[in-house]
Amino acid sequence: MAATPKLTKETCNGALAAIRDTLYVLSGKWKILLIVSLREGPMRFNELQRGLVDITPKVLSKELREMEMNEFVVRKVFNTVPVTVTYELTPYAATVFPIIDSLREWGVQHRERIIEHIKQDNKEAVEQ
Amino acid sequence: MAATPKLTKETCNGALAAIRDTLYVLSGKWKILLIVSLREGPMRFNELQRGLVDITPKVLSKELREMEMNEFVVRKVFNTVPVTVTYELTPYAATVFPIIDSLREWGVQHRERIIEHIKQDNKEAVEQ
DNA sequence: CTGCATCCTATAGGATACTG
DNA sequence: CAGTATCCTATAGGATGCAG
Repeated sequence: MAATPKLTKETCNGALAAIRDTLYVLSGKWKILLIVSLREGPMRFNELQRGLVDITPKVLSKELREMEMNEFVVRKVFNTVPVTVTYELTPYAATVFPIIDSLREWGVQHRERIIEHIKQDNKEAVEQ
Repeated sequence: MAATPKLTKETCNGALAAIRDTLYVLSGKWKILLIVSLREGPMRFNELQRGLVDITPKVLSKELREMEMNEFVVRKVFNTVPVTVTYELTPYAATVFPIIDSLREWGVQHRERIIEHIKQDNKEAVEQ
């Protein structure tokens, strides 16, 4: 076994499997966005729904349940009247922050790049 | 504007938008996995298909076309008989490597964590 | 070998209405 | 307020066969 791992078929397959796992856990249209929202602090059901404009209660509750199972969020019930429920991130959820940050960072750069392209296209169109 | 940006509603929405952009570009079951495969070097259509066991030619060609449009891959045709086609990553594709690496890294850790949990469960079961 | 055309279906996820 | 229950549909993506 070499000290610097070569990119063999083995390691590539291992990488593929690991990435598949991650994508599976973060699957769905909303989980990552929910984590971003909850980074601001614990939130209630309706707050989350308002934050992610288009999500319906059914989908929201499904996503939250899955995230609970993956130990990404904890659901806390308070005996107020009416009952209050909050969702908050677990420490384990924090382990995906690097992923989320890299996604956000790339998205920002990408948008800038697109805008540059459009400017460039317009300039060329004028020059013709 | 503060030097250290507070996590206001503005910045949160901006983050959400950027992340949505990224997820959109990388959408689909296969794009990220294709990039991982192509990191080993240029590959031909059938090589890619064999590497990602379950992908069908229709889906593969669709994904590759989308990735071409996003400047992630270049398609090169060689006038052999029969014709040879290779796909290779562009420099721009390299800009998503940090994302992919964070996905892989997390997947590896996650798998280890799951295994630890299972061991722990077995131990507790025996102790009872 | 490198795909495209056609058909098909499973499922994610949306709309709407309703309950403790 | 915090969800469930029903219903519905768009679309991603799989199966198969064929073509240049």
